Amino acid sequence: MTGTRDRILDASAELFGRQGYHGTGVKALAGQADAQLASLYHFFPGGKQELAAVSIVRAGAFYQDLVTQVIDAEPDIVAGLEAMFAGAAATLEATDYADACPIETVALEVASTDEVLRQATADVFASWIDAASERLAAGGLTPAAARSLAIAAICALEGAFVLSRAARTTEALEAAGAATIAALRAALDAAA
Amino acid sequence: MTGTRDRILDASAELFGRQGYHGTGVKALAGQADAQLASLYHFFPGGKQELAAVSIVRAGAFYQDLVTQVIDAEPDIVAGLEAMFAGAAATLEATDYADACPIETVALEVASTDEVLRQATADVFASWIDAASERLAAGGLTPAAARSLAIAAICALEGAFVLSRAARTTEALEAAGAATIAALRAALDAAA
DNA sequence: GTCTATACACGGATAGAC
DNA sequence: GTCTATCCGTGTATAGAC
Repeated sequence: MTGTRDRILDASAELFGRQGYHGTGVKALAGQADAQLASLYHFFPGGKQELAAVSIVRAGAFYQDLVTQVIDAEPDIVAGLEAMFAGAAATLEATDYADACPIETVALEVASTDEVLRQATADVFASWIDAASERLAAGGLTPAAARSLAIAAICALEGAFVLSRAARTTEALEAAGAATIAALRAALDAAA
Repeated sequence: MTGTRDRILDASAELFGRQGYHGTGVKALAGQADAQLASLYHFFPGGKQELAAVSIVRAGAFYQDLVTQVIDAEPDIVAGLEAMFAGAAATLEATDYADACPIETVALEVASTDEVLRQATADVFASWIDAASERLAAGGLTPAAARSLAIAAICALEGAFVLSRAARTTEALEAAGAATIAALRAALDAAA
C-alpha cells in the first residue's frame, strides 16, 4: 500500500537522476508512478519545481544513507572509501550506466537557472560533506584536513560518474578511487 | 566578418554549457547567435542533435587547447595541474559560476538517452585523457600510472565543477586540486 | 543564405465531475 | 484524492518567397 505521493517521489528520483530535470516531463513522472497527473499537482501544488525540490532533498538523504552504510561496514576509512568507489562501479554496471548520483545532472542543469533548486542541491552536497568529514576526522585527520579530503572524495566520485557514464566503462571510477586513496594515505601519514 | 555558422556554434557552446541540452531551445540559440532559425537548420540539417554533436566536439577541442596552454606554461606538471585548478576557479568566479566545463551538463543529460551525443562526449573525454596522460608520462610516470592519474585529475576537476557551481564557492576546486596534487606527488615519489 | 510565417507535437498546468 | 478532458505556451522543425 505505497502512497501515491511516495510513488511519485520514487519516480522522480529515478527519472530526474537518469535524464535530468528538463529531460523529464510531468506526464512521464505521473506515468512512471502509476498516478494521475492531477494527483501530482494535488501533492505538489508548486508543480514540477516543488516536486523536484522535495525529490532532491529526499533522494540526497537516501543516497547518503546508502553510501554511509557501505563505508561504515568497513573496518577503517581507507577500506571504507575503497568500498564506496567499488560499490558505485558495481551499481553503475548493474544498471547499464544509468544510475549514478541521483542529483548530479539536475545540480548542473539548475546551477545558473533556478535558485530554489540550486539551493536544494547545495544543501544536499553540504550534508554529504559533513558526513564524510566526520568519518575522516574519526580516522585521525584534523577537522580542516578531514573537510578538504571529504570534499575531494565527493568530487572524485561525481566526476568519475560523468566520465564513466559517457564512456560506459568503470575505468574512471577505479582511477578516481585510487587517487583518492593515495591522497588519503598521504594525509594520514602527515597526521601521524 | 564572423560566419553565421560559427556564431551559432559559439552560442551553442555557451548556452549548452550553462543550461544543458534540454534547457536550451533552438530559438534561443538562433537569437543568441543573431541568426535566423532557418539559418540554423540550413547549416545543421540534422537539427538540434546534429548541432549539439558538432558543438560538443568543437567546444571540447577548444577547452582542451585552453587548459593545455595553462598547464604547459608552467615549469613542471605539479605546477601545471595547480594552475589548471586555480585557473578554473578564477574563471568560475569571473562568470558568476556559470562557465565551467562546456560539455559536462550535456554529457550527463544524454548518457542514457542519446547514443549519438553520448559518443561525442565520450570522444572528447578520451582526447582530454590522452593529452593529460602524455604530460604526466613526460613528468616521469609509467604509461599506466600516467593514464590513471590523468583520468583522476579530470574527474576531480569535473566533480569540483558540480559542487562549486551548486555552492557558489570555489572551495571544492581548491580541495579537489589539493588532493590531486597529493596523489600526483605520491605517484612521482613511487616512480623515483 | 536569409526572411516571414506557420505547422505540429509536447511541455506544464488547470477545471470540474465524481 | 482521483478521473477525464482540456487550455495554452513553448519546442522542434518546415515551407516558400526573396
